[in-house]
Amino acid sequence: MARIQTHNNSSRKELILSKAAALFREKGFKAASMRHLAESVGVEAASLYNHIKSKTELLHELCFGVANRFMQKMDEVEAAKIPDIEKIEDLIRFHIYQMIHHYEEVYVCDREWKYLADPYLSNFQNQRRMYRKRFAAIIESGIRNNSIKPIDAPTAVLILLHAIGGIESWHRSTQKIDADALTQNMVTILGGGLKPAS
Amino acid sequence: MARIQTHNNSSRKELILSKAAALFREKGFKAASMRHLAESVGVEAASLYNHIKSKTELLHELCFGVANRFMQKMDEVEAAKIPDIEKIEDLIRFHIYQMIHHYEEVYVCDREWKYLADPYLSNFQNQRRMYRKRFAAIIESGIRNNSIKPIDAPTAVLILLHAIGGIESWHRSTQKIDADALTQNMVTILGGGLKPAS
DNA sequence: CCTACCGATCGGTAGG
DNA sequence: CCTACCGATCGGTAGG
Repeated sequence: MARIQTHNNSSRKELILSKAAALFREKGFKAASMRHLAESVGVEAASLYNHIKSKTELLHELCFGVANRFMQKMDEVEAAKIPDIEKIEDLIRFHIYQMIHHYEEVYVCDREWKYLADPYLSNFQNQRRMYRKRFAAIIESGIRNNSIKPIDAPTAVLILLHAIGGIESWHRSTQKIDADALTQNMVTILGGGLKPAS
Repeated sequence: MARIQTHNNSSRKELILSKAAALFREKGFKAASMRHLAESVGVEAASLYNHIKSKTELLHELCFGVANRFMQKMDEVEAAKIPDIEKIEDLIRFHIYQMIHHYEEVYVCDREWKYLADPYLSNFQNQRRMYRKRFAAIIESGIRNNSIKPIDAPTAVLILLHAIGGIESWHRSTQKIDADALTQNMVTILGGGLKPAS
């Protein structure tokens, strides 16, 4: 019954999670095998199951870890007493920051969530739908008070979120401009497309 | 040696390709099995191999079919005698059109190309890199003659291409605005972000 | 933490 | 076009 431990359980699990994020991002969830994961952690495949319940559990934890962070940020932004256009820029900057500094998990959450099993899958899809609705509501509010161009808000949300997801290509690029310049460029391009011509 | 044929070979192969596109899009390349594909075509798995060489061959043909269409369009746009900003809007409209009318293949080409085997993989990556360079060159030309905001052109390309990829979410959405309205909204938002404030 | 191993499923082939 | 089947690999468990 006793476990041999070189580190405490939680750091071991965190190591597994971070290696899983990198592996799922690189190979895709289905193509990434538990044997590959074990190798990158430095143990045999069977040993992983002393720390985790299943391969899908790793995906749950990665996806909901990321989703929860975005939901929390949305709560803060909604409560803030700032103009709508600033709320949107704030969200854009947050997305970019997350994409740059938590690249692997955010990418996995973005592209591999469809492999979640079903109580989690529906839950995740609902959260995602809610997030987009709340984002669109901010844009619509901005349209009503003439600080944003009259456009279809749900379409604008799709564009914004996917455009930011494009940082993925930047992240792996060899000749990349620095993160601050990237952020500024994106806010200019995306924000500039929303403000009415002055 | 004789083959039993209810239709001619090429239509049979096209059927397989189109079913494969739908399946790879829905499940992902690795998670989609040849047995699933066979079922959706209406034959046994082994029978598929009278028409195709391998699972990866299907991916090659889908990816390069799409890539070639985009390359051809780029040739035309480059040769056209129209202002840079119109070239960009033309490309944006083409991307949107392709995404709407050839959704499954374009999506697979976009998201599943990493499972290509290696002579094809490198080839594909090169084509993709070239395409983006040529797109960025048009933007840079527009910046030089002051018809486009001074931004980082490669970043702008990333944003544009990924933003359009976001139509994926629109495509599966239940309450979607119509295709023309979507296109107009996207051109407004994306184009508006590029033009200098007047 | 490891060795040994299970049943399921995979892409693909042989042969007709 | 099908039946039958192959070797490889998968996620996961038993038992220590």
